[in-house]
Formats: sequence, C-alpha cells, structure tokens
Amino acid sequence: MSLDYSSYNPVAAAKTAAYDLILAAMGAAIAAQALPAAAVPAFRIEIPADIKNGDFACNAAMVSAKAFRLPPRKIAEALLAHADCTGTPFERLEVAGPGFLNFFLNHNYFADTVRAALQQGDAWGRTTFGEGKRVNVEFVSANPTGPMHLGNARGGALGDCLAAALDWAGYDVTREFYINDAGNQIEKFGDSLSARYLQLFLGEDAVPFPEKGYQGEDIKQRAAEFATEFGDSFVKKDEAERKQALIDFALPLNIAAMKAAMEKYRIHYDVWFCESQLHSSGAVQEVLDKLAALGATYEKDGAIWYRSGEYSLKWGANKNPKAGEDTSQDGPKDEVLVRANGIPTYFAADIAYHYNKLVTRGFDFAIDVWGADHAGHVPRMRGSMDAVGLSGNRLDIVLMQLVKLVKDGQEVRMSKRTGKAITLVDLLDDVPVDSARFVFNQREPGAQILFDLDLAVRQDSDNPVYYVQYAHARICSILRALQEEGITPAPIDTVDLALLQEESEIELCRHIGYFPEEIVTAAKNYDPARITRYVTDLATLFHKFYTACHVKGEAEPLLQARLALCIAAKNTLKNGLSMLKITVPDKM
RNA sequence: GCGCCCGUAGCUCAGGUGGAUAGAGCAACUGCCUUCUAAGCAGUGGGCCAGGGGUUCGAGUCCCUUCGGGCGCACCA
Repeated sequence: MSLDYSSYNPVAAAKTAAYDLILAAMGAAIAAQALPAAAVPAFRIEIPADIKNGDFACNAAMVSAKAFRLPPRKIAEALLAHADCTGTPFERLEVAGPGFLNFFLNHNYFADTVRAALQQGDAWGRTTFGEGKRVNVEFVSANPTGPMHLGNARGGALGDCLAAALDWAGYDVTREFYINDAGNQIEKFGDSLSARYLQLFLGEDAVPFPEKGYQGEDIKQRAAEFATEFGDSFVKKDEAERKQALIDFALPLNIAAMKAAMEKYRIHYDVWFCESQLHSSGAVQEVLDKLAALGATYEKDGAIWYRSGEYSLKWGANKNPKAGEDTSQDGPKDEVLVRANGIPTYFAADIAYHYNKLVTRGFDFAIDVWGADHAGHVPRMRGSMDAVGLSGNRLDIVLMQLVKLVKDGQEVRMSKRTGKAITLVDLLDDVPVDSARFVFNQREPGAQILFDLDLAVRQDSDNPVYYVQYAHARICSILRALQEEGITPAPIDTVDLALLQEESEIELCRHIGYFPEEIVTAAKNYDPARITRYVTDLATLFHKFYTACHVKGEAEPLLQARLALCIAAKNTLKNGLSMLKITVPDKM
C-alpha cells in the first residue's frame, strides 16, 4: 500500500512535530514537578546553521529561563528527560550549547521524503499554503513607446518566477502586463513619430525634433515603415490627424513586438491590460467620484487634488518637502489627479487600475514589480487604496534595483535619451534564455545586479546555469546506462530506502526535503532568487553524491535505493528549474 | 535638505526574520578519470561582517550615530 504524499512538506511537518513534542514534554515536566508551573513564552523550532547541531533546534529552554527562574541548561535537561520521540520523525534529542534542544531526524523522515518526491513527480513541491487565494502579479509593464531594456529583462525573470513560486505555494495566480497606451508619453510618442515622418520628406533640418521626444532609432524605423505604406500622403494633413494616424499605426506594432519578445523570453501573460480601457470605460471617472465622495480630494488652481499627504503617511511617505520648497505644508505633498486642462494624470489612472484589480476583478491581493526608481510612488499608491475604501495591505510592491551591464570588465552605460540602450531583444540574441533567466534570478530584488555579458554568453562551466543542468543530465545518464543493462526502477514500496546511509546520500535527502518549504518561503518573502540558490545547492549535493556513490554495478537492493534517490533528485531539479522556466536537458 | 535601498573574503554574493566556530561561487595553489558524462569532486590559503556607541543570556541580523555608494522627492510616467 502506498501513502498519499500530495502537498507533503517534510520540513513543516517535522517542525510541527518538534513543537508538539516540546509542548508535551513541558507539560509532563511540570506535572512531575521537574519544572515550576509558569506561563511559557513563545518558542521556536528552527534549522541550525550547522547540521552537527541537529536537523532542527528548539530555543524553548533559553526563552523560558526567566519565567521558570532556572538556568537554560537545567530547563533543557528537564525537558529532555520528559521528551518522547515515539511516533515522531525524530530519532533522538540532545541538549547542547547554552541550552538548545537539538532534534535528530530518524530514517523514516528521509524515506518519506524520497517516496514523496517520487510519487508526486511533477507536483512534488506544491503545497496548499496559499489556500487558493487569488493574486494578481503585474510585472514588466514597459511603455509601448519603444523597445524593452535590460531592466525589463530582470523584471520579467523576477516577476515570472515570483508568480511561479506563488502558484506552487498554493495561490491562484494571474500574470499581468499593464500597457500604458494612454496619456502623456503616448502624446510624446506621436510627436516624435510625426517629426521623424516629416523629416523623411522635408529633410532633417527643416523639421525640428521635439525637445523631449524619443530619440531612439526605433522611432525612425516606425516612421519609415509608415512612409512605406502611406507615402507622403500625410505630410500635408494637419498635425493632429497625422499624429493620430502614426500612433494608430505604430502602437500595435510595438505591442506585438513586446508580446513576441516576452514569448521568446518564455513569459506567458494571462492578461494584457490596456490603460486606455480604464479611460474609455469610465473607470477612471468612477474612481475619481468615489474619492471625492469619501472626501479624499479638493480643488485648487483649477485642478483636482488628492490628499496624498494624509493617506501616504501611513505607508512611509517622506515627511518633509524638498529643500527650498514651500515648507508651510506639514507632511508629504498632495498630488494632482486631474490637471487644470481636464486631463487625468497617470496617477489617477493607476488608482483606477488597482481598484479594478481588487474590486472589479476581485483579486484577494495584488503584487506589482517596479523598478527602484519608482520607490516614491509606493506610499501614495498604497495610501490611495485606503482612500478609496480598500486597504493598502492588499497591494504589495516589490522594488527591484536596476541592472548594470558589464562587458570586458567595463560598465556599459545605458542612455535612454540617445536610444543606445541594450534592448531585451539584443540581449536574447546573444545570451541564451536559460542563462539570462538564471542570472536575473540569482539576486534578491533589492540587490543591484551586475550583468556580466561575457559570462552569460559563455556556454561553459563558469556559467552557473550549466552546473545545475549538468546535474540533471548526469542523472539521466545513469538512468540510460541502467536501462541498457535492462534495469528499471522497482516499485517504490519494494525498495529498502533504509540502505541510504552514506553521508552524501543523507545530505541529498535532507536537501530534497527542504524543497516545498523553500518554495513557501520564496512566496512569503517575494524572493524567487531563493529557488535559484536552492537548485544550485541541490546540484552541488548531487554532484557530491555522484562522486562518492555509484549506482550501476551495486548489489540490487542498494542499487534500487540509490536509483530512487536519483529520481527524487531529478524530479526536484526539474520542478525547481521549471519554476525558473529553465530547460532541463537529458544530455549535455 | 528630507526619505528609501545598500556596505560581509581580492571579485560577485548568501547568511531561514536575534542563536552555536560567519558561508558559497569565481580568482590563486594542490590532488582525483581502465566502472553511471571531469560542464564534476576533494583539499589549502584568504574576514575588526564599513567605523563607533547601545538594547540582552546572545548582534552580521534590532536601535542611535558617523563615513561611503545607489535611487527618489513634478499639473512626468
């Protein structure tokens, strides 16, 4: 018979068991008057940095020293004397150091881990931690006025893997791209296109280029494509008509290019959401009315202002205005929602957008991945959710530091103005997707990344993604070699997993068992870089095992036990890499 | 001026929410392939966790402060 291991999380299960065990020991010790009857402070079960100190450790004795008026070690010894390991995943307990109670896992735990990883296959690592809550993860959302850049490449890898971690941790995830196809930057886009178009026929000197226009080659390209299709027929039309025609022509092309680039980068969005839709549907006006009704806005100088200062304070807004500016207003400055010219600001649309996510579409919460340069926008955005009667707690923002590109040991400066930035498309022409996705998920969001182009392009052992993939390829190689000898994995119930006793075998088992909990932690902390680190560590432990232990040529019972361990490791590597959307080669 | 992020080995970075002797990878040096892929493994050297104070049984981690980086403070998005 076989047990059901769905959603099995070995670490969480063991921690609960350890916690209950200590609680019971404490009750027993008090009943036996080995400890005084006193309220016990909260204690924790944690994983020690050094596994010589056990697989899990409990700090109960230390934190309760005051309550019991006894030295921690005495308390620990009393607990140890009343602790009962029967029916738990633990073989024994020890008192160590200042009063830690250290737990050592028994072999059932490791066998369960291997069986779970085998039985669950592609679902191994999935848990129900998120209870099916609906979460919207919005990332990249690059302006459709030009090509995507390196920062978008990082945002894409980060957002997509964060979404995967949440999915695996039991959330119901929607991946979303917000298209800013309205507002000022679209006007600028049109002005730039129009100027480039006219320049084609009238000469560069005859037509001034708008001061704040987009300088990039891509604008010239679109203007030229437009000219190819429509000739000079728009030269004599009035500016507004020409501009609109160019926007209507170029915007869909740019959006299609972004979709294509994201697909190439293996990112599949569930929703491409257009800002223009918020304006045309009246959603922006609706939210403005709502804010007004709730007393969050006022009129001044012909514009509609939002009491940002009041609402953003709670979310950490800068308390003082800029030096040299009006200091009469105490607290953060208010924001304009509708300009004196009657056009709503981007901020107004953004409030409507997030209102749409949380109310209209009913997501339990929303996560936005933004570049760190938008940090100032965070408090007012979250505050605005409070202001429309929701809660800023339902909107989380992951700030991501920007990327520095290094080539030949030199930093490559990127200039948006001159349009000479390295685009996402350029990057993917040079760097394999596996490599790019791995590198961009190596660091936590808040850390700056130095993207070493030379290293990322290299397809050798210095590139860490191959180190991980190689572990998978080696396992496949073992399976092939055995298959050639007619050996296939035996049913897991017939395999004696207790034969796995070598240090490298146990270490590998232990780390495989961390997998579900690691995903939960990545989801909780919004830090998918943990997954990258996890698979790297797993690869290391497999390579060590591979060097220390043979599979082929061993006696049948041991061979089958090791084969099971290999497949457990293979499933774990495969699932971890698939979260990163990195391929898992059978051969290298 | 004010706020946010950051400062850990020569370089790039971890450090599970306050735990035990601070860890990896790269770089340097030394070993290991007549059995499953050496894109691998084992070993050596390398540190005032930016400096200084504080909180407590215990601080790389929390608080204050100084110094040094990055970013932000628009009727831009």
